[in-house]
Amino acid sequence: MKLTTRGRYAVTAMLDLAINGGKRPVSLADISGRQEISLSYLEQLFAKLRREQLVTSARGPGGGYRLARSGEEIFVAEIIDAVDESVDVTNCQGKGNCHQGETCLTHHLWEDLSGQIHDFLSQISLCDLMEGRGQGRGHRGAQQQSDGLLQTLSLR
Amino acid sequence: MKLTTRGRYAVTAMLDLAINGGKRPVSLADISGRQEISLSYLEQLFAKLRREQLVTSARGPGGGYRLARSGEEIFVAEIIDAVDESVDVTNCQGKGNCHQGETCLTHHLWEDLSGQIHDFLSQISLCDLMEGRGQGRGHRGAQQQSDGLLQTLSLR
DNA sequence: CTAATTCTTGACTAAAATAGTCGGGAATAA
DNA sequence: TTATTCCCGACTATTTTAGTCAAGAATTAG
Repeated sequence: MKLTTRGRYAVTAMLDLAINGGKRPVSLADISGRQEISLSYLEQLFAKLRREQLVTSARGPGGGYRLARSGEEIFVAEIIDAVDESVDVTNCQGKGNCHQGETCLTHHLWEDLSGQIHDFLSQISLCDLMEGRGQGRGHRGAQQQSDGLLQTLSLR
Repeated sequence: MKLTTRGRYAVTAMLDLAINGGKRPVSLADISGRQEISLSYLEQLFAKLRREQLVTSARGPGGGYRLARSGEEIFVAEIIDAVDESVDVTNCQGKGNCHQGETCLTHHLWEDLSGQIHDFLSQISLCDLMEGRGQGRGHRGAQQQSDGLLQTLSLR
């Protein structure tokens, strides 16, 4: 799992689609204008989103993109996976070239964490994000989990 | 919040430190050997980790780095924040140049999600990662949260 | 004291990823 | 039939990542 500006652009664009997509499809030009992302860059991103069947397209005047499913059924992890093809994390995959075991161990631990982040983002749908709008930080699940151990830290 | 290979290197190195750091400090040369990260790159990362007081250093023969606190008290989010200075996400910070409101809205939604990921990683300590070792994916909190809505998706 | 070790710092470089550009299409609705 | 919109590939600039190099300071072991 990686989390870069590219993934942010994709999620932002999909959010825009979820918010502004009613009956009519939404053109990339519109999204480009609202979100200040270059049109050609959006084209690249949406090519991938379409390949992964997260959006459907319609050409011609009045055309554009639609969410392929409802906002409840599209999860952040899917969007990021679609545009951010994952590199493999381990540099010793089955080749047995890390004799001491330590390398494998920490790699595995990282993979584990990475999987957890993925699971986490697999639970947050576009609708979840939109519903939480305004009061910030509000989801079933994510909410009660965050409310636990945080008083000692005061990060951010 | 960003999540790149650089952050992964930092977490990996800190994990190595947590695992291999007993009484004596651990030298970067050791970590470099075990984790296959270049020594000079580690030096850059640890300069930042030290500035953020996540590790302490000792020079001279037998010197190296130690965790500044116990593994229970060092959280993944801190490590990533330390090495990955966060860029600001919004392109209209108070400048009022997004008249339509849409831009602000989706930016805000992304910020919200980003905050949630941050909160999530603020709950996972180095020790948590080490304890979960072997059986994969095992944490209080993260566990029961993942067990909820996932049957419909089957990602990964 | 001396020498080897290790961190510390800064400047520099190579490679990769990111973000964006350009130009030419194909489909389609008005 | 024309304007609109997606579609696609090649290309480029910028930024980030990862790594190199060199000089130096602190400290421990001998």
